[in-house]
Amino acid sequence: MTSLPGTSSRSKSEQAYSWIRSRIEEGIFVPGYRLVLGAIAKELDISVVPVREAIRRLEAEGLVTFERNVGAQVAMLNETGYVTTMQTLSILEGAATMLSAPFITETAIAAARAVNAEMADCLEHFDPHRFTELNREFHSILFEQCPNDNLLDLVHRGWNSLNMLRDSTFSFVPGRAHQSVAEHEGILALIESGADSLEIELAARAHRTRTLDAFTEYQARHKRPSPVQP
Amino acid sequence: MTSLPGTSSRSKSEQAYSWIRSRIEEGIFVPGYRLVLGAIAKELDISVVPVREAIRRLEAEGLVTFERNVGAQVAMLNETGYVTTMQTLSILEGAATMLSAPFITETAIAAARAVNAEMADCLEHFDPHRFTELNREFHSILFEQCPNDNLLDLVHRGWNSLNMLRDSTFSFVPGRAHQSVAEHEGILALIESGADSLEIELAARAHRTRTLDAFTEYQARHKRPSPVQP
DNA sequence: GTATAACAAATCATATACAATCCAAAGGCG
DNA sequence: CGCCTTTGGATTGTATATGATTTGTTATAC
Repeated sequence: MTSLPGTSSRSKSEQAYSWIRSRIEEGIFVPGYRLVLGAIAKELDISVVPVREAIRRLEAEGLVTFERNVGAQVAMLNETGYVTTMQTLSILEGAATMLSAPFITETAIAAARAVNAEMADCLEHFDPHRFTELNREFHSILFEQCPNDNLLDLVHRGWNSLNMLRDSTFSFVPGRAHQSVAEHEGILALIESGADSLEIELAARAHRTRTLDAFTEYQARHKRPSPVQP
Repeated sequence: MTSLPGTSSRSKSEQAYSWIRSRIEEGIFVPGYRLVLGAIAKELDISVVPVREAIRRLEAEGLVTFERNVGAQVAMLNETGYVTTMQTLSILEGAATMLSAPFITETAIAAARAVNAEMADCLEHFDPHRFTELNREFHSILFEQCPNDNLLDLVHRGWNSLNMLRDSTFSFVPGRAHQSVAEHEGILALIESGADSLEIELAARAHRTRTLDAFTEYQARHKRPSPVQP
């Protein structure tokens, strides 16, 4: 045995992949940040080939963009990208919530309520970062039981894209966060009451759509370049 | 100039990517087919590195599966995979049709009708392959105007996955194809009449859902292992 | 006859080396 | 002074070579 068994269990390309990915998710590599193969390889003390492979995988997932002979950079969302992603997410999340609804237990609803309460707290103490985190957790609880893994995967992918815009609810539309918390309660109530599946779907969809509408409206009122990068 | 300008414009990894992909789409590489790096590299007269990269990209798109130190093979859909993909597609296509509807011109509708008529012909002459092709074309016409590129991309991705099961409508559920043609006409009529967007969405969704239901029912009636690979 | 262990072949994984390409800044020319 | 060309440096793209892992096979013991 030349190396520890635990060490060789993860391939180097896997290592590079998760290293880059976590840096992007933690906001250390901000959108537009240039990913230089050689530099990353040297940092991780591996060769460029697995790094390159990792980056191509991240590209396929939409987290980075890649240009031939030029290199890779962390993906940026422009305004239309933001709008389309949000729209797609509204559709996907609506469906995912609808499909999960029959399987959501009372315990899960209680947990979701607790999370939502903590979100309300975040509004008091103004903690946008934690708020976004909890928001994700809230919807995770709702989707957990979705029997369609394929759909869930697409939702997560969409979240990753939006992750580029950290704490978006707070930064873009003042006041929207309060509505959001209220709408969460509405969705929970619908599920609890065993509402029609279409009704649940449309409510969940509208929740996301309204954030988007609020953003668009806010954009229009303050006629200035988009806060998201062009 | 050492090489022709057109030759070097496409990278070798790109070349490998489209080569493998087209083989999969044409059904030459059937689901389960093992993709051996060295063999493909020798066939294309390039080294294994770009081939490897191409395969990882295809993996990220869901067309092939990959296992460390074992290799890659063309992705297979099991029964649950088929069901979830169809379900997801029903949602995505429903939304895409709904979003496109306001932008669909009379010319486009006429074109779609022509395609649908040819589909009916295919039923007479029993040409499943062409039927599937036309089906894709029909829906492409409907989606063409969808303002949400992100959503369209997901639809195409779903189609690619289902491509694993060629001519599925015909092979699985006898008689379903006839219904399908009729439903197409129904969707066109709805769009033409300027129906409510939700109505259009649900109709388009149901079109896909019914194929799935027909499949499930057919499965249940003929109690035998799934025709899709396990 | 079956099961286990050692071995051999095939294949994947990655390091290294070099070629191809792009970008930017410096220099020449109108 | 501004625009075009050139050139150097940096970075990506790919080939080759070698190490690591898996899989299949054969021989031997029970």
